[in-house]
Amino acid sequence: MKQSLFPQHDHDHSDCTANLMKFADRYCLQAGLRLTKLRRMVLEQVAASHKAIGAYQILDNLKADGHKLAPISVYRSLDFLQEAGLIHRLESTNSYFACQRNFDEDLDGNNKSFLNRCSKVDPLVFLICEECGTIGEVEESSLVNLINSVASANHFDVERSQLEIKGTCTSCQNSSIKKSQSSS
Amino acid sequence: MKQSLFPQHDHDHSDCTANLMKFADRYCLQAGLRLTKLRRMVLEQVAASHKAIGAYQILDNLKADGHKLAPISVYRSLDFLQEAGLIHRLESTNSYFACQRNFDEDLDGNNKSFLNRCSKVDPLVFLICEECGTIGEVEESSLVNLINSVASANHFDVERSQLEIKGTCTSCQNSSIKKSQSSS
DNA sequence: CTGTTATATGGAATATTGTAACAAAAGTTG
DNA sequence: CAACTTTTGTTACAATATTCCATATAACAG
Repeated sequence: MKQSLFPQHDHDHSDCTANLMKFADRYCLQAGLRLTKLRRMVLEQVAASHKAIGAYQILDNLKADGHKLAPISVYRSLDFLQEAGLIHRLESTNSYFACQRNFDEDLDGNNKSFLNRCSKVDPLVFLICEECGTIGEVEESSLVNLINSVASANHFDVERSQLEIKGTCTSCQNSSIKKSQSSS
Repeated sequence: MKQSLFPQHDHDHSDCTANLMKFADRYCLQAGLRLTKLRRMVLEQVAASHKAIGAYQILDNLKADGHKLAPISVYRSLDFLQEAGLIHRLESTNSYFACQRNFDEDLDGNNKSFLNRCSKVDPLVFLICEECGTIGEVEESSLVNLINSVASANHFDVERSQLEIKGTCTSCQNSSIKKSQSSS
C-alpha cells in the first residue's frame, strides 16, 4: 500500500506543477500521445493547484490570457487528459484535478508499469476537503480485493471504480478549531 | 457483511415499489418527516425501477400525468428524499435511484437502527451496469475500516463517502455473449 | 513534395442540469 | 383565530455540457 500525503496548504507548489508538466511531456512522448499546445495549456490550468477546477473556470482563465476559446475545446482537452490518466474528474462537483501520483521512478526506470499508469482496473480513491477544496489522491491496493469480492458475489464485471471520500483536511481542522476558539 | 443481490432483469418489480412506498410511509411517520404528496410522487418515480432517473425525466413524467411542476420543486423533493436516506444520487450521471436496502426487520422490530439507516458514516457502494443502467446497492462493512485507515493516515476527518463501481451486470453479460455469437 | 487520410481545433447554437429570489399556500402551535 | 414555520409555486436565470459543421494541422504513402 503506497500512500500519498494529503497536500499541505503551505507546501511549495511550484515544484508540483513543474514536475507534473515535465512528466506529462515525457509520458505523452513515450506513449505516442499528442500533448498539443491547447491540451498542455489546459493541463497547466488543472495542475496549478491541488484544488479541483471546473471546465468554465479553465475557460475563463485561458480567455483572460488572451486565448480565444470555446467550451467544447476545453472539454475535448479534458477528455484527452483524463483518458491519458493525467487528470481525474471529481464526479460530485463536475471538476478536475491533476493526478497526484508520483511516477518519477517509472519514468527513470522506464519499467513496464510506465505505460499502464492509472489503469482502468485500479480503483481511484480521493480525499476531498470540503473546507478548502484540496484533493488528495490515495493508492489503496486493498480496495481492489474488496471490489473484486463484491463484484464476484454479484457476478458483476467491473470496468472501473471511484471512491470519493469527503471531509476536512488537517489544516482546515486546525483553522476551524482556531476559529471556534476565537469566536467563543 | 450483508449484501443485496443485484436486481435481475426479470424480477417482479411491483413488489419492490410497493414495499418501498410502504416503508417510506412508515419510516417518515415514525421519524417525524413529512412525506408530502409531491415528495411521495417524486419517490414513486424514482422507485419505479432499479435504474437511475434524472431530475428532468421525473419532471417530464409528472407533467405527463397532468401535474404542473417546475424543476426546482423536483430538486427540492429529491433533496428531502436523499436527506431522509430514501434515495441516493449517482454523482457520475446526475441521477437518482431508490435506496435498495431492505429494512423490513427494522420496521417490524422497531429497533434502534431504524432511525439511523443509511447513516452518513456508512460508506455507500453502488454497482452500476453501464449496459442497462440498473443500480445495485451493496453493504460492505469492511469498507469502513479501509476508509478509516486511509483517513487517519492522512489526518483526514471523514464526513461521508461513496464508491461507484461501473461495469456490466450478469444479465447484460449474457446478452452480450448472445449478441457476439449471433453476429460472428 | 503532393495528395490523401486521420486527427485536432474553431465557431455558433443549443441541450441539459441546477439555483436564486420572492410570493403564495399549507401545516403547526399557542 | 393569529403568529409562525415549512412547503410549494412562479419566474427568471446560472452553470455545465454537447451537436454539428467547417477549418486547420499532423501523419503518411507514393
